[in-house]
Amino acid sequence: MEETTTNRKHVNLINELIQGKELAKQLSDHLVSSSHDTNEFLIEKILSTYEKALTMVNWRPTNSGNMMDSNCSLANGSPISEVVDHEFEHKAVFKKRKTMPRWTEQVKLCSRTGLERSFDDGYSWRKYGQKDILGAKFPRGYYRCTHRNVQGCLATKQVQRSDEDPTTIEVTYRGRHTCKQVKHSNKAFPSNKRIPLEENQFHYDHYEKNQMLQEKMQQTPQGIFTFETEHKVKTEEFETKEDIFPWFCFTSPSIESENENNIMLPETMIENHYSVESFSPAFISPPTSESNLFCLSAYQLSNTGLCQNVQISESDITEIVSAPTSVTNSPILDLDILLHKGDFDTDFPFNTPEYFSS
DNA sequence: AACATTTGACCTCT
DNA sequence: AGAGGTCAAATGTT
Repeated sequence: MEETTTNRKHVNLINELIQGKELAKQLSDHLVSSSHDTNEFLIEKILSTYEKALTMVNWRPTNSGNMMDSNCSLANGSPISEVVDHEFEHKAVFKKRKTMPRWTEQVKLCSRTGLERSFDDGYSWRKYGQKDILGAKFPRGYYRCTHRNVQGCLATKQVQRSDEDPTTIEVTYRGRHTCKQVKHSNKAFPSNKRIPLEENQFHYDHYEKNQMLQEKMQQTPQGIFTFETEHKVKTEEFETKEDIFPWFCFTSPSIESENENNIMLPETMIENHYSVESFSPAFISPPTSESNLFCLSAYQLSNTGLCQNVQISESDITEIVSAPTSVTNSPILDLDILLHKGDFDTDFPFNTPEYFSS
């Protein structure tokens, strides 16, 4: 038993080190030809990989990220007990999170037409806590990546409704996703076309998303109501706005096959594993859309003050809400609920399952 | 049964 | 000491 666990840890360690080596090689290649963002992202991944590997051998990281630490347990080679390990890991979580990239998005839930919705960032989140915040009317919800246990993804987000404007929610993200968000596609779109992940994450996501979009477009009748969303972002510890606002592009089925390689996307989106999945079906162009290629960044969107009006049918919304495609817990609000629910009793009422069951 | 949410307790930071 | 953040047992949902 004990030996099996040790072997597994050993294999994990080797995997982490191999991944680190691979990433370093990629970075080396990119240093010649690619952008600053690409390099930065690769460096981040490499550091993360080595950090994990070092954690596996009971190395103690530092706040500053320096490679040596006065508490380094490897120096004397003495074994650390499980209890200490656990305690150390627990403390490390706090320290590590503190140094993670953090940024805040303010999501305006326009209600002119009676429909509000949260924006779906495309990731699967699990709520792990809720807390009343001093001076805030609404409690703050704490979410972590669903794949944290399986893939060790440390991405978290906090969701809080604005005091001044209850139709605005503030979403604070911490840490980037290191997980492979295959869950969406596996459940919704069993695919026999698999592109290796990691460096091809975007292509993979994009492919899967387009499959979904195509299906949606084929199923969706003409629009019945409209809705709007508006994103604003307060960057706190982030490099560039483009990092925060990934682009999103949708192609219509009619041109998809021909123009598959013609999709406009900035590198930052690809490298940060952002994808069209990062955006909700709210932005799906209807089949009647005049343009066959919808390509716009949320950054541009917020900068220009443009509020997207997208026509989409109520039945489609219901479908989206109940379909396994919304594996993500990120909420999409039912129209009826919005029309009749006047008050918000939690930080994020649409997160609760009862809003989805009808 | 497996997975998600709720919520009180606990931990860390300031 | 108090606020914010996280854990984990209990509970709910699918």
